[in-house]
Amino acid sequence: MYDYKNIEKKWQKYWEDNKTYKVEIDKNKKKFYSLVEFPYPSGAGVHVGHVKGQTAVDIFSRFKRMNGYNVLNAMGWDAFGLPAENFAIKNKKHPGDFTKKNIENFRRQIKSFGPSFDWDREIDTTDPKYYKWTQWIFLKLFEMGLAYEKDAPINWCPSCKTGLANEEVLDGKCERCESVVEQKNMKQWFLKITDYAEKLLADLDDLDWPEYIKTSQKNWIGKSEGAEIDFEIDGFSEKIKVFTTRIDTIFGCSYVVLAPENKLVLKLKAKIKNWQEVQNYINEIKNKTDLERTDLNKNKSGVCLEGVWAINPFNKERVSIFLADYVLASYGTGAVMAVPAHDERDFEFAKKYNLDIKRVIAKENSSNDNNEECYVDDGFLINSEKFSGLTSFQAREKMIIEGQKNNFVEKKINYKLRDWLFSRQRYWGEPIPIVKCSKCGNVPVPEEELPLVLPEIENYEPSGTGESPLAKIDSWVNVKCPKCGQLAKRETNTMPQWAGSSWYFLRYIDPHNEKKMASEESLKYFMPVDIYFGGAEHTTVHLLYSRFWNKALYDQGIVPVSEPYKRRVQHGLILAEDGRKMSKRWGNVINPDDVIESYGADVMRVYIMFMGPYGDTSAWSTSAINGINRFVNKIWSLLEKEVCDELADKETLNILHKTIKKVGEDIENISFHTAISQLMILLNYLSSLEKINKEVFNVYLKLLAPFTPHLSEEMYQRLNSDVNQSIFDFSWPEYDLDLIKDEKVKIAIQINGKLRDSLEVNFDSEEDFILSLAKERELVQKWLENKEIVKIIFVKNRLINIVVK
RNA sequence: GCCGAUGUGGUGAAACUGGCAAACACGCACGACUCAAAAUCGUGUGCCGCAAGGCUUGUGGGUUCAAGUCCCACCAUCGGCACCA
Repeated sequence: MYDYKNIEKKWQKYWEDNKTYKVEIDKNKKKFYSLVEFPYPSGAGVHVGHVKGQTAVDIFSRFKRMNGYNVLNAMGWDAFGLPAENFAIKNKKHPGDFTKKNIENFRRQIKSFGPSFDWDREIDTTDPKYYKWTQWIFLKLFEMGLAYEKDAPINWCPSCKTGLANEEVLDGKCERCESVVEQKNMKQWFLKITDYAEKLLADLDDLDWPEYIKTSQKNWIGKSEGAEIDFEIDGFSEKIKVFTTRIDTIFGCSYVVLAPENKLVLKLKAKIKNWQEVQNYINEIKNKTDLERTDLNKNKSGVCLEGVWAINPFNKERVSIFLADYVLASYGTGAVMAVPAHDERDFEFAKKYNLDIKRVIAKENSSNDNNEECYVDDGFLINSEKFSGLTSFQAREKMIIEGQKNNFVEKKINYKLRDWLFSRQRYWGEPIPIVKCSKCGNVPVPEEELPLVLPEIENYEPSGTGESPLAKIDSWVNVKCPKCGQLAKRETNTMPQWAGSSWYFLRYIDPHNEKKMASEESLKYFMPVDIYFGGAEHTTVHLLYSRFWNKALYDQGIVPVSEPYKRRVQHGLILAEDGRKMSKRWGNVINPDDVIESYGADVMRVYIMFMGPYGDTSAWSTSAINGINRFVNKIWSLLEKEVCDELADKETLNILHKTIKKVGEDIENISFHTAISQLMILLNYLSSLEKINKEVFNVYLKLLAPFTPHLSEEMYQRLNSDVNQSIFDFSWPEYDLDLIKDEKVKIAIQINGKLRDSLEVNFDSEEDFILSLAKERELVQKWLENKEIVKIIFVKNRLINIVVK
């Protein structure tokens, strides 16, 4: 039996002592940067999902390394975050202590399954040496005008008396106390990711990422091209600017809608006859939670501003103005033109309030269109004066040109993407390095004063005013303005958890540099990340934020590439044996420690990779892991065989070289489960042999090595007593295409496309020869009796199909 | 509602460019070893049929000598977004 307990420990110690996986810049070698998302070190310890990603990155890295690349592969901790803070509040302890303990546990667990990380490059986002540079990047963004402050509503829990991050709000309720979350206006920091919307969108095209991630990001950015149209207001100098992508429908506009928050309404107050009603409506909406507003999908509400009218600039028609909650203040201009006949929402609203429904787009190119339904697609214009008869596409172009000429239309692109809310009213995060001076405004903390260290504090409980707990430390808050020297106050909000993870891949490259975020030389050598493994939950947020930071730094000439991640691979979830998500609540969590205890790290690694396609969700199976245990022990038992130096026979070489080819290609394509099945096929073959050629044996161990590093090292040492190097110092075996060619092939004989018989012939045998052999077969003759051969289809080395009548 | 993904044995799944569907495993059955069990090893295992043979990749159609693979329509499941004008 394979003694995994001792052998795995032995090799882990060997790797650590010999710094086997240490990597330095080596310009004689091609670099390869593989990355896996670094974990948040929770109290629960490493999850099998972490094992999946980390094993994958390890297999890939070891494979690349054996192929001669200088591989950078490191691990770290995304350690700021709420669980640590909540723990601190509850236990009156510093969140850092809790975090430190968790990190130690994570490190121990990860090391116990033997990944090839260069541990000298380990990073921790809560370490001031690390977050010094998170703050430094923030200041760069501030300098670039990409970090700014503005009043914005935040999620406010009235019972916990604190602001909440979006991630802490579940179904409109506070995650901790379940009270309904309110919106509260506060001055907040934002990062202007919208400035990069176009680049973030356009550059997706060149990335080797799964199409579904690209689509998701595209949808998230949500580009839409259209126009802004000015509607004059009868009797006022103010105009209503609306945004639309369907200017072609403008002759069907029967009213204009403002978001209830739109300030314009105050200016119209004097002429609004039903002001009381309007005001009530505004208040009603203000008191609605986000939950209620978005949940009211089916029941749109609104109020008409009686006594005022907007004027459609195309036909000078007077239309009513409404306030309605189905228009979002935060998108476009906060106002829309309503075309009930050609927009579902307007249609619904118009029916409810009995408003005009004018049809201006017809499906077919004919003037009559009696359709009573709402028609939202493009078509041909009708009832649109001189534009009638045009297609929607043509009309949009012409109308925009005409509108531009007359100064009431502007071309406009809008994005769904919003600026990134960057401040949190929390303790356990990077302090935002800004001093607020009544004279100078927001002043950056001078670079030489970084890191601005998170101060020690007595009580982590939020203050209740919506401010961060840092606001309570007068000695920290009160400082002199770095610019004018007068008394000023520090910004007391901290950064969100996303900050540290938005650039950690840059720090791995040069983690101990005290003068720079990373040296130019090292960035130039190692960037970009060649392959990035991770989970599907980061499809939009983390991947988008970190692309944005990288692009901003690229524009400053700090990083050498505009896109950080060349290739992205995401893994599917591992469910519990019962098919549900693993959760403490169900008591169905698989702890990697237990798996390693009963089977060893190599079995766990291979099992997790063999569960199914890497990107698919699959359920844990105790009996299936037993099968892998058998596999690993069967490999071990090869050592009992006689090893010889006699030349291996053709059959052996054939299957061996097929395996070299397939395993290499499968790893490259992230098809680990089929690579493993090929390794099983070769094992079954080797096990059936009387004796094994030593070279063949060695090649097999190398092919196994990325998957079962401990086992392969041990067996390699035992087999080659003269070698005292790691198997990973040797190169990946090469295959010979000539040896892969089969000498004999099985040819299927089909009659009318149905399999009737088969033949074994020499490779590359010709059609005539095979046909004559086939005709002699009894099984074939039976089907050819009294039939006329119409056609012969021959595919070399595969099949012959005889078509008869 | 929109977008995306996926549908193949009892289960996880495989199948290169259209070319012998079910590789490799799990499970199950039988056998060997054992007083017995576990472990291990061996044999078998898509479905119907005694057999010849027939049927089979979510459903229905189509293209083709040949379709899991291509085209059209539909159904189901999962995931994401969700009043973005």
